[in-house]
Amino acid sequence: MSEEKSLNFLEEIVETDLNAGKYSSIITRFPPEPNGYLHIGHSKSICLNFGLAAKYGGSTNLRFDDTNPVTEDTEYVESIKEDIQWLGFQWSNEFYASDYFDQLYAFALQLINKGLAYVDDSTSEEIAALKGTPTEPGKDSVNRSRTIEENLQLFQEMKEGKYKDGEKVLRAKIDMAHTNMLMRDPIIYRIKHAHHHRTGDKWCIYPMYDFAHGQSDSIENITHSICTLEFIPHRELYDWFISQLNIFPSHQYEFARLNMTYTVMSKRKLLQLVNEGFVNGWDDPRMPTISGFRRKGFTPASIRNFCERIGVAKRENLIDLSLLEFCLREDLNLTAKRAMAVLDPVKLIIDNYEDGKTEYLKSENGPDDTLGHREIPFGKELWIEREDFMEEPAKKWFRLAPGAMVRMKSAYIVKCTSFEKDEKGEITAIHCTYFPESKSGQDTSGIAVKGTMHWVSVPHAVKAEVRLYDRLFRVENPASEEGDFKDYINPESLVVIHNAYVEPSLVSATLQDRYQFIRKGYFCLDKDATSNHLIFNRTVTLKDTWSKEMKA
RNA sequence: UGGGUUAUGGUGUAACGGUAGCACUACAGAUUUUGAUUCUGUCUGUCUAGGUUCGAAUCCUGGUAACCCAACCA
Repeated sequence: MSEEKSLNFLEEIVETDLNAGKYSSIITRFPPEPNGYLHIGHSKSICLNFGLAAKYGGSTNLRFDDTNPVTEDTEYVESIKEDIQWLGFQWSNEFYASDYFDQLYAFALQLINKGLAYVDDSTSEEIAALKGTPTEPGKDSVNRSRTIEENLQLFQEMKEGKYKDGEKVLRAKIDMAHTNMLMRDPIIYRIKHAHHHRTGDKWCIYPMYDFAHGQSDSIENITHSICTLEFIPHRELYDWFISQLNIFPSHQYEFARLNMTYTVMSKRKLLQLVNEGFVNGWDDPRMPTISGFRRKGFTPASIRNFCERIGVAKRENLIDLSLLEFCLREDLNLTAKRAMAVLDPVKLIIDNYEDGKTEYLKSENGPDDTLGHREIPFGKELWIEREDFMEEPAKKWFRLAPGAMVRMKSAYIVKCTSFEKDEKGEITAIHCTYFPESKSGQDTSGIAVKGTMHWVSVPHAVKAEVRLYDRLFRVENPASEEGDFKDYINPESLVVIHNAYVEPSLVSATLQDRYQFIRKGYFCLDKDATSNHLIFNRTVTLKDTWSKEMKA
């Protein structure tokens, strides 16, 4: 009984090609422009490109699409490489479109010699004016009929730096009346007297995306060049260059990009969030960047699994954030170490427990035995969560209330006897008695309680800062709302708690550790933490059916 | 008054002319020393109107809706 998992449309294309003997093996590529940080949408593309090659025994190149020197920088190159590796992928080759500038220049010469490219002196406004509109054809530029010799001469001069930015461009000679706007004599080279992060000042003319991408794919023998839907109109041009140049026929296939609820994905919008101070940098844990998710405590496996589950197709989509959170919790539940931390402390005093006594109690580190156990100190005074006590309990309340009994996790059952309030009506202490025979693991008390609570021993507690992150936006699709998307930012996307108490074992937490603070969620150490100032980020909350019930 | 792409439960994604399935979400129940986890169950779907066919989500025709295309960005 072999249950065939159905293939996605890209896998079908690859299998068809392989079965037909079109290729002996496949090569894909991930082609970011090094002008920004990678986000969760890129991870879909990364998983697709690397995943496809891995599944069919092929290879994947990392190629930086660095054809626009004014927006690109090595800082981005480094962060992109780090993010891909963190996700768990390794490229076969690290290439740059700029590696091919000489070859691309030679391709341009070939086109000119074939009478298929010309130098245009028109301004960008003039070019736009003659371009026509989607419903009206364009008109030929007066420079369209220049001779091959003249074009060769002029293009040479462009390369030599004889002209200023914008003075001249090289255009492909195709069809100014084409229904595809991109085929109306697209610009293929422009003049930019700018320093390139890799080629320095060698060039002052740079190829446009359309003249670089397909040919770069071809140079690398990329068999399947996959990209997002908005490039569909470019495919015709992509194929035209490959055909005219008679080079290796790479093929472009398009899929729908990832969109996710409660966030934005466009580079422009993310840049605004950073530049206008709505978040603290590209790796702010509220950002949908890979570095943001990393800092927030996400695991690479959870993101890969998410990309696997969302599938791939050609229709627009808006993926529910809860699926990502599900994948995260699924992973963290099995791997995160359990610990106890009290975020909003109030003191619990066990009146019949011996003064000054400390007992070390055994507590499990994980959902099963694989993560082992640890010993945690217990005593007369404990910090507990303020929200775990109700003076007048709600119905179906299984936590602490006057006269109520609960189990302190891994310790004893206690019964609330009284509580103290200050003049403002705030609870300042809760008094209990404990049942010595109810000790965890050796309970002979016969008492059954519904609630179990986490706690931290007062004299052993370690103070910590805890950063509670929530979704960045209040609405599912901020990009589609009226007005400025920034008006929909969730004002409580970050709540900082300065005086939380955590169990002493947490002083040795490292940046790699993942914790479940029992009953509170998953947390990790933040990179801002120091040895005497612990800072934990909330990665994600636990599922919480109780608070839902309370609201209802 | 152009061209291109896409329409399947709330959200994603399968079914390739032959029983509309899976996951997430939501809801209900069981178990639980985390109101977590785990387990069980429930709700909800083929854009629309015709046509072809024994049989249509799938093929055909006409509508409708959404998205993309007029950067010397990628």
